Amino acid sequence: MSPNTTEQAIMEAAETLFLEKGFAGTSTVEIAKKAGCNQALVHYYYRSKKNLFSLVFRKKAGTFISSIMNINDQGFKFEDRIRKRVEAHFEFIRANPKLPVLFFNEVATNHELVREVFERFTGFPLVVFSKLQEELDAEHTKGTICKTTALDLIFRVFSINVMTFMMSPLLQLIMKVSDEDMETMLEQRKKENVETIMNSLKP
Amino acid sequence: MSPNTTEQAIMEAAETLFLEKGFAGTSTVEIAKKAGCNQALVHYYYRSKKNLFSLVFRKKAGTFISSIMNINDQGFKFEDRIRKRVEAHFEFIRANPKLPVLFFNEVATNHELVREVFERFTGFPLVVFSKLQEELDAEHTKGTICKTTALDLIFRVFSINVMTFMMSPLLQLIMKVSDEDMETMLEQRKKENVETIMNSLKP
DNA sequence: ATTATCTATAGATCTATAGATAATGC
DNA sequence: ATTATCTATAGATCTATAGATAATGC
Repeated sequence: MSPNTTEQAIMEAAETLFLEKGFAGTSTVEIAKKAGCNQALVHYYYRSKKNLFSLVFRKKAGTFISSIMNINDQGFKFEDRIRKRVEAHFEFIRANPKLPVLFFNEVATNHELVREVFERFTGFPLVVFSKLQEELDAEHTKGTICKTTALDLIFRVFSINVMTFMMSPLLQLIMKVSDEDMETMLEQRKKENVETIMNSLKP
Repeated sequence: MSPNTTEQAIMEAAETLFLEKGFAGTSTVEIAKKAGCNQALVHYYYRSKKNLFSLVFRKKAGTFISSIMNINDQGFKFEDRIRKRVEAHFEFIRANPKLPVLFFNEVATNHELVREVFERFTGFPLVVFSKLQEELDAEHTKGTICKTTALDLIFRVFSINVMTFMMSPLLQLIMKVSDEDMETMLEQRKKENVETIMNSLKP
């Protein structure tokens, strides 16, 4: 966990701070302070604040993609494969709860960066995509699920899981839920989300 | 549309800019420029940038609440009342497509402001809330819908509509959809969202 | 020699206020 | 008189770079 080099320390500090306060809300002075080094080093290693941010964003995008790619669902039947994937997605967001807001911020304001990231990663998701579509078509032919496109299903899973975490600070605020109680609520919400998705696939 | 006073012009400029670039990304210099006045006037009328932002946020929260409160669904049967409300919510976000991201940003970072706004408006939503719960209970007793809590239903409607608009810039980017085509897609998505909600209520 | 780190600083903001001047209301 | 508007500026950032010094690799 603790970084070996100053370069890494800066990257980690940047990740934390950008996720917490966004691009405009974070200064290189702050990043350096958190990394325990001089502010000039931030530019020495990463040239500019913008470049550093873009690296952080790409890195997070990469983690996201691989968390979805590396799900071991070999040998499971269709229903369980879907369950496993929804759960993996849920767990990824649980581990990176502030990522969705940053992501949508960038989608709304920084088209260039988002386009670039998507072009860079486009090869991988397309495989996931068409593989999923094949599975859905096969199951639909068997009559076990309704007709669905992969895009729609992914959209639904993404929506429900992401929304769970974007709303949870608000729920905590309104209902004054403690952090521990929130954990058990999330655990339950995870099951509910899986069930909602499975229900939406019924013939 | 065009503001009568400088005070209003500043408020409107602030709304646009805060929604576009967030609190940290917007400067009072920019706001003044857009409002066509001197930067000192921003502070003359609104004291501080933070205070102005908080007024903008509250104003938007108010518009949101009243867009939900002022739905004329008297004399319609249950199913149509729900449809009307989901559509009204959809249309509100269509008119304020950048609000959700700002909202979640604040939820994630500015707990104080969000708490304050919620305490201020808490009376209204509670009425909406318990009225909806009564309707749901009555329909469930009649056997026309499944058992649901008002919170869950509101959560679902909010999620699906908000997500539609937060994702649409991304869809546009990936699929290279033109602005006109996006309009027709949204029109269709609106119907789909309504149907998804209605389906989720089936017994 | 090369790489990492620091100090110092230029130059560009940005927020907020003080104080002068112009416009308006009585 | 009061209110609205402007100019000017203090004081605090902030990004990025130049140039000095320390640490490391050969």
